[in-house]
Amino acid sequence: MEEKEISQAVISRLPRYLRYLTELKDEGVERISSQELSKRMQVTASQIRQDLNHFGGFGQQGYGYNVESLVTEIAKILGLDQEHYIVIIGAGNLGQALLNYANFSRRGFIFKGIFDSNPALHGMKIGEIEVRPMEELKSFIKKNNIDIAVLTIPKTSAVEVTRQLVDCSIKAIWNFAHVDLDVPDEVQVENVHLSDSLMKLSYNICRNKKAEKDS
Amino acid sequence: MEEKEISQAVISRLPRYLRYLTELKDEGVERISSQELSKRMQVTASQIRQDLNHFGGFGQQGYGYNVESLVTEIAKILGLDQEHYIVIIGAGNLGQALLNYANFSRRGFIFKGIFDSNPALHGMKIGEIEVRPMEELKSFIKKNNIDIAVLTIPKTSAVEVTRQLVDCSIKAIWNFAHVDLDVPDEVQVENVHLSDSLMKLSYNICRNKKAEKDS
DNA sequence: TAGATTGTTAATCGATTAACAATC
DNA sequence: TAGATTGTTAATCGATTAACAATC
Repeated sequence: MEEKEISQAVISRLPRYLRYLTELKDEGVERISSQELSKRMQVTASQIRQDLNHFGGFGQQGYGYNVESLVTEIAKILGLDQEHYIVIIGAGNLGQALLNYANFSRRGFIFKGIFDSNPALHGMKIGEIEVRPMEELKSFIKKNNIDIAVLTIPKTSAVEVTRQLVDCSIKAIWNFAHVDLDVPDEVQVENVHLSDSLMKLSYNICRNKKAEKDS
Repeated sequence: MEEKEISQAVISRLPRYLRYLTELKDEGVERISSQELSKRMQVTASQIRQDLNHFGGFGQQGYGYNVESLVTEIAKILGLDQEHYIVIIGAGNLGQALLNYANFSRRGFIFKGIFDSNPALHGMKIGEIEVRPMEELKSFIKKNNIDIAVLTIPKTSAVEVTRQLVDCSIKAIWNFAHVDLDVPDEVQVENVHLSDSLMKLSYNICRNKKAEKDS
């Protein structure tokens, strides 16, 4: 259908559209114009129409957009109509937190396994799932059709584990380790660098302090 | 010093510069040119020079940049030369994970307290810190000079808690709840919307699948 | 039909890259 | 001094916004 590559800037906004539209749907709202949505979301109506039109004409002149069908369409674009099988590597606090977060599974993200190099944790149950040794990682991924690997391990081991993941042709890595991973083009990486995020916050606090002083 | 507002695009790149430069420093590298750094980081040398020059001329013609002093400068720009006092609201898995993550404190981010509405958790110790009831939040923030509040609670309570935080003039909110918070301009918000991030990954997996089929 | 609102093209704005004179 | 590399200006590229004709 759509052929020209769509920019990541557009993609990054889709989950937010989906969130607001899902809320509207839950409120029982049937249709919405780009202008009304724009007011709610604090973006321009132009941007909403432009963004959505990358994927096809979901609206109707003089009417607006049907909320329910737009929710369905955006979910489909994001691939949320399919199930994704996931493993977590690193059964520390963060790994456990993600595993226990129920909301992901509502969107088709299914945690199938969790791995750790620490033998003391092996066999321990987190929710329904037990912690496995790293040695089983590769065979587990192949056997269970895993798409996504979550890295919640220190950066030192992240690089080596990534090599293994690439070896068994994982499709995507959700990386919480504080390194940039080097992977082939066909492997998708999404970084969540928490300390980077915190540093941005710190910058903005300081900038604000300075601005106050100056005025 | 610098007067014109610096774009968030630039700020977002600073932590990454800091990371690479710190690595270089640890490797004992004394100086680096924008070109060498550009090769390591996979960004253009032009961008590096442009970015750094927003904050002053840290380099020297014919020489490059001194690694150690650049590390210091960027850290200062990001406000990492100061301590930030933090409270976490929500003592679930994610809250605990963040509290236990030692690397933040190395950068001057000090966790002072953790709060939860669930009485069963009150008094429980996580690391050195015990879980407190929500009723103590406001007075605690004032007494302990807290700058940053971390929200690791469901979105339903996030909105009400944010109101309280604004009331006691918190400086910044690090928001892990899946809502957009409505705060006055002087309060900084940094969102970490994990499910948005996961959806982006999902989109890119699907896009890749499609591209393979087409070729 | 008249009014509303989209889809889409054109204009603007901002961010990135290239180029090069300044200078260590 | 000659070579290297910055700081900075100018050119390019891409993303956002505005405008409006198409159309429900």
